[in-house]
Amino acid sequence: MQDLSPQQNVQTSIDEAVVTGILSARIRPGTRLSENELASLFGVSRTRVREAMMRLEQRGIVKVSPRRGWFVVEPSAEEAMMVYAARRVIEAGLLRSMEELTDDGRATLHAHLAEEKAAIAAGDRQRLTCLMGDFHIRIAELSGNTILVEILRDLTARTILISLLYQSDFHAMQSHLGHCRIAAAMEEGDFLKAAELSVEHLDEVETGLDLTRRPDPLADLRHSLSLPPQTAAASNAPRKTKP
Amino acid sequence: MQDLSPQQNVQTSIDEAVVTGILSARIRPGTRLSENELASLFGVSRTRVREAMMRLEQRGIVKVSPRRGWFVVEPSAEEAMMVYAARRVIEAGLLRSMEELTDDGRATLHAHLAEEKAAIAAGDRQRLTCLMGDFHIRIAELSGNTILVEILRDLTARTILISLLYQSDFHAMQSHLGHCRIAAAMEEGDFLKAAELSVEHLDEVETGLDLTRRPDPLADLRHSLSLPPQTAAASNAPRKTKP
DNA sequence: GCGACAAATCTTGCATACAAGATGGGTAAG
DNA sequence: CTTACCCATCTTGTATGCAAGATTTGTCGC
Repeated sequence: MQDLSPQQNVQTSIDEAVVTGILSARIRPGTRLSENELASLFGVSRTRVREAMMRLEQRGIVKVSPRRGWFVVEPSAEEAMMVYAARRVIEAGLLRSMEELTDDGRATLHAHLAEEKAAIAAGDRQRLTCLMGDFHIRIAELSGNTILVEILRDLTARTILISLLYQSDFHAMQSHLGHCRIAAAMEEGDFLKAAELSVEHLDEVETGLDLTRRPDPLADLRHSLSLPPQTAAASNAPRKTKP
Repeated sequence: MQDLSPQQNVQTSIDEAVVTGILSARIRPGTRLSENELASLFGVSRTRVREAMMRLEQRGIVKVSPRRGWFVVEPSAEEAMMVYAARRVIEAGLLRSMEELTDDGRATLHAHLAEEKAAIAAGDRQRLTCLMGDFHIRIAELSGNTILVEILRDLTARTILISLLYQSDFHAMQSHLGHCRIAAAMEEGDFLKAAELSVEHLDEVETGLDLTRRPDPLADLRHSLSLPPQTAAASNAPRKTKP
């Protein structure tokens, strides 16, 4: 059953599987994560699944509803605003603290932007979602500060969940252009400008959300039945299910 | 602090106990945290202790050495620099993003600075350590962003561990004055200046460390036997134990 | 006295068992 | 037909048991 470096490989793989699932928008907010199912999927006992869930809960990625189950978080509008505020603070502060862009860094940014462009051309939405978040992580990686990288990775995961909940439609091109502008400022060595552009960019994304809209508890079923997405009017209408 | 149900109270109390122990410098870096001992101390089984350790590990506060035990982290010099860099980025970014100081905020800051002063006068070192870290958390709390508060709380815990490892002596008054200057700038509404002062303050603290000195693996025993603290020469001398 | 080896002991890693609680379906009463 | 209630089922919460490995101690040989 176990082949190579079994412990660590499996240990981190549950966490990673969930996180990458979220980063690529394959796992929706509110998704239920059953301990038993994950345990059999990964061929381990519930103990290790629970440990993974505990870690993910600490990272703000899943929540437990007592005796009911584990669920991927569905950030409230308030939380969503805090996540974006936190990202603005950290990303702008990070850019402002940078002093120069190495050749490697320049190459990394170029490669990433090229990937974004390719994904847009290909219309690969999952890949695009992942890349759009990754751009900001790449910048953090340039700083070499792994602590900030980890923090931003988790915030990015939450950002994607927020998008899935509140974003009416996804302006990939707009985000891509924002990234291009930030990268350009960095190449010029104008990190202050890059920081301001980053704040603008995040503002733009946040403004694109409809945070007045309540998350749709029927989204999964709606999707499964190929019904049209929830309209603003419908979301404000009284619902039978409790909020 | 929180009046939650008994279960959750016990659940979080292990985590909290460890963290507050660190924040008040009662728990030294490298302290071993035995699952069995904690389990009997808290009157629970090892399961819940393990879960707490997993959470604390995710927060960068403890580490597990496989089949050997759980230990409070002993940040390396590199990690220490990353922690300070992260704090500079976040705290400066946070202050820069602030726009006004409410009356409540002003009162909170005043009250805190008064406590610092009192602790200095009383020479209460544990309380002082806690307060010095708390100042920065108070500022984050003023922003109302609980996400950033939590991040900074954990970074502060690590900062204290770093101080215990690398700080030769503790210039409480210097830090206190730094805090006063930051608070003054905030009261003037000059958050940009406050941000710069904050960066300076953290630089000052980081400069006060001796990051070339390796952590002393015998510190605990040395302390218990009332031996004099490790000298720089001794720390560079070859040791029998592996680094 | 000193070093090497081996067993005893202590540690975590992981699985399993059982208990408590929530949910949903079925049934009976109105 | 609707509503209320109860029980079967499924979920997590927690404890416990056993195994694997690391450390330490005790012993033997030199």
